[in-house]
Amino acid sequence: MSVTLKDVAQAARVSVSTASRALTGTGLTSERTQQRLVRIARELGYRPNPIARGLKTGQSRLVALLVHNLTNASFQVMAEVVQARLKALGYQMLLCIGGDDPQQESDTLTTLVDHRIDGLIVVPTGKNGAQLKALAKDVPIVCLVRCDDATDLETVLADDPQGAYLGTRHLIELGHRRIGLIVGRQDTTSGRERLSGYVRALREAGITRDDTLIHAGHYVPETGVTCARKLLDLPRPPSAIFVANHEATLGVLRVTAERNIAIPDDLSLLCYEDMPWFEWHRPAISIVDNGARDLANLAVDRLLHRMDAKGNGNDGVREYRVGARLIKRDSCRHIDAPAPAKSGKSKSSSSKSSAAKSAKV
Amino acid sequence: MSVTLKDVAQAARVSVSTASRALTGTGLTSERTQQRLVRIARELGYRPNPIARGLKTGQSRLVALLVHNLTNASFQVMAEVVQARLKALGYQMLLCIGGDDPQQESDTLTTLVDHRIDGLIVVPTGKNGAQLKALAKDVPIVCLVRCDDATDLETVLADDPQGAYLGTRHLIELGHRRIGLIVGRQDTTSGRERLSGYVRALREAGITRDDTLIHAGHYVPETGVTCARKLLDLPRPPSAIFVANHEATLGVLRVTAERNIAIPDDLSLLCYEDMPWFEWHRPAISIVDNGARDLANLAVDRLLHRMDAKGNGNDGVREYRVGARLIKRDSCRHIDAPAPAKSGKSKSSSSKSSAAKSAKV
DNA sequence: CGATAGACTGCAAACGATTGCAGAAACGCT
DNA sequence: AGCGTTTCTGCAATCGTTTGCAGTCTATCG
Repeated sequence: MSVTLKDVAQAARVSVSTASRALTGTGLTSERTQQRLVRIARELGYRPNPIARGLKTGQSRLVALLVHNLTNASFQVMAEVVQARLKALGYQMLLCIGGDDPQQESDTLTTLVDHRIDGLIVVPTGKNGAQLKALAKDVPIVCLVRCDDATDLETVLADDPQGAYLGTRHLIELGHRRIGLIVGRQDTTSGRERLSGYVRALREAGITRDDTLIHAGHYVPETGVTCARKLLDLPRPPSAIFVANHEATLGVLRVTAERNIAIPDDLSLLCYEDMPWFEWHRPAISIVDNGARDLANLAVDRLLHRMDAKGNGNDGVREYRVGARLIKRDSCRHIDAPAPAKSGKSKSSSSKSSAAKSAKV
Repeated sequence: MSVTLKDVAQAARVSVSTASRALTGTGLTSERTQQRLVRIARELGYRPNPIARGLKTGQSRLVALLVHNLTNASFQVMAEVVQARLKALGYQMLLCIGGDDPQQESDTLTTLVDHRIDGLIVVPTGKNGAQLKALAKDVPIVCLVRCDDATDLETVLADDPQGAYLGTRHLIELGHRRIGLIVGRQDTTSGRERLSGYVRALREAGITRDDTLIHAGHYVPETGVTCARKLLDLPRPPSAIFVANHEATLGVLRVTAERNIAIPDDLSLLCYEDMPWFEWHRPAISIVDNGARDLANLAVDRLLHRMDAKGNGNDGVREYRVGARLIKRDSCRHIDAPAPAKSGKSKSSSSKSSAAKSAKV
C-alpha cells in the first residue's frame, strides 16, 4: 500500500538498517549514501510509519490535551495554541473532552496511556489524583489552570489572586466604593483565590468588606441572573459589579438589559476572562484577562522540557503563575464624572430615569 | 513497564497465541481457557497495546476530525458530539485545526494518514481535492458542512437553501417587505445557497429583489459593521436584517447599539447559526439553526457505515442534507404591530426618536 | 480397538521500523 | 606487506500483537 523502508533500501541496493540510519540521520553512514538515500526516499514518496517506529521506540509522537469542554473560550484558545505549537514540532495533538467528570477523565486517561502518548497536558477534575500520580511515572504530565492537590505534578496556573486584585483596584480607582462580586463556588481554588484578591484590594483601600455584596455560584449564566438581581435589589445597590467568570456575565447583562440599566453610566461592569464578542458588544466590556494564551504556551514549554529531560525535568518549581492583566474597554466609568454627551450614547440619559434605583447609588 | 500479552500467557501457562485468541474472542479457544485467561488478564491489569496491534492489523482506533477552528460555535458542538460518539465505540478522536488554510490542511492530512487513522471527518477548504481523493482510497472519509467539488466524497451538508428560505419567509410573514441580507462570499457554496434561499422566499411572496439590500462578505464581525452601515444608510433602509452568519452578527449588533436602533422595535434581526449567548442577549436573538448537532451525528453515522463496509460502503447517495429550523426568540417583530408597552422596553420609545432614519421605514 | 474428524493449542512468521554487534572495507602507519 | 584504526555496512534480534499452518489431544463412531 504505502512505501516502506524496505522498498527504499531495495531501490538503493542497501540493507534496511543502512536505510534507517541514513534517513533518521544517526550519523553512522557515509555522506554519499546518506544523501543518495534521502533522495531516493523522496522520489519514492517514503513516509516513515509512526506506528512501527512507535512499537520499537515506545513513542507515538502524540501529545494529549484534556480539557473540560470547548464552549469555554479559554479552553478554545488553549487548544488552538497547543495544537499549533505541537504541530510545529512534529507532534499530533489528541484533544480530549472530559466534561469535568471524574469518571470520564479516568477513562480517557487510561486509553491515552494505552496509546502511549508522549506527553499530557490536563485540566484536572481533582478527583483522580492517584491515577494521575501513577501515570506521571510513565508519561510527562503538566497540569493546567487547576491543580490536583493529591499529586505533586507541575502545574501552570493563572494568577487569580492578582487578577481579581487588579480588577477590583481598577474599580476602586474609578471611585467605586460599593463593588458587587459574583464569584465561583468557594470549594474551587479559583473561586477562593478570586475572592481573596478582591478582599485584598478592598482592604488596601480601606474599604470595609460588605458580605451582602459578595455572591458565589456555579459558572453558568443562571448564576449571573440570580446574583445580579440580588445585588441590584439591595437597599444600597453597588455602583459596580465585578463578574469573576465569563459565563455568569451573560446572566448579568440580561438583567441589566431587562431593567434598562445603562452600562457604564448607571453601573460599571468588569468581567473575568475574555470572550470574542466582548469587544464587539456595546459598550465593549472591560475585562481581566487571565492570559489563556500565555498559560497554554507555558504549559507547552514545561511539557516539552520534561519530555526532553526524560524523566527528571524537575526543576524544583512546582507551580507556575501566569500574570493576569487588565484590559480597559468601555464598560467601567468613573463614578463622579458626568456622563459624556458623546453621540450614540444618548441612550444613557433616557434610561437613567427609568432605572432610577441603581442610578441613585 | 506495562503488562504484555506474554506476561498473561506465562501466568496462565499457555502460548501467546492462545492468549491472543482468548482475549480477542476469536472463538478458537475452549470455553474454560478463554474465561481463565480473561480473569488472569484482568488480575494482572493487562491492556492490549494498540500500537503493536495496529502494526499488525493496520488499524489505529483513531478517527480524525479536521475543522477550521474552535471559535465557531458550530464546530465546537460538532467536536463534542463526534468525540462523545466515537469514545463510546472505543475510538479516540484526533481533533485537528486547519484554519481554513489549504497548506495546513494538506500537511495535516498527510500526518494523519501517516498515523494510519481509521476514518476521517473533514470540513474541507476545497483546495486539496486531489489529495483527499487519493486518501479516500485508503481511509473512509466523510466531508462535513462543505463539499469539495473536485472529489466525489460523501458529504453531509446543512440545508442552507432551505434555512435561508425559512428565515426569509418568517420575516415576510411578519410583514417585512424590505429585508436586508448580509451573506457570505459568493465563491463559497454556503454563500451562494443562502442567497438563493432568500431570493426564493422573496419571489414566492411576489417581492421584487432589490440588490441594494444584499451584501456579501467574509465571515467576520467587520463585515457586519460595514454591511449594516450600508444598509442603514440607504435612502429607504430595510425594516429587517437577515444576517446569514453568526460572526457578522457581532458587527451588526454593534452598529445598532451605536445608533440607538432598538431591536426589534426599530429593526428586526434574524441570524444564521446559534451562539450560546444569543438566548441570553436582550432581546434574545432569533435564529435559523443549521443543526450542527444533527450534522455531526449524521457524519459519524455515515463514517461508521463506511468503516464497517470495508471499502464499499457506497450506498449511491453522495450528499446528505440536514434540515434547518427556525428558532423564534425576541429579535423579530411584526412590522405593523404597535410597540408593546411592556415594562423594561421603554428604551425603545426614546431611542426611536434619535434613530429616526431607520425607524421611519 | 483403531481410525478419523473435530476441537484446541503452539510454533513461527509476519507487520515496519530501530539498534547492538560483528564483519568488511579503506586508510595510514611502521 | 602487515597491522591497527577508523569508518561504514549488514545481519539479526527486538518491540507486542495477530494469524496461517501444523500438530496434539479427545471423543466419537464404525
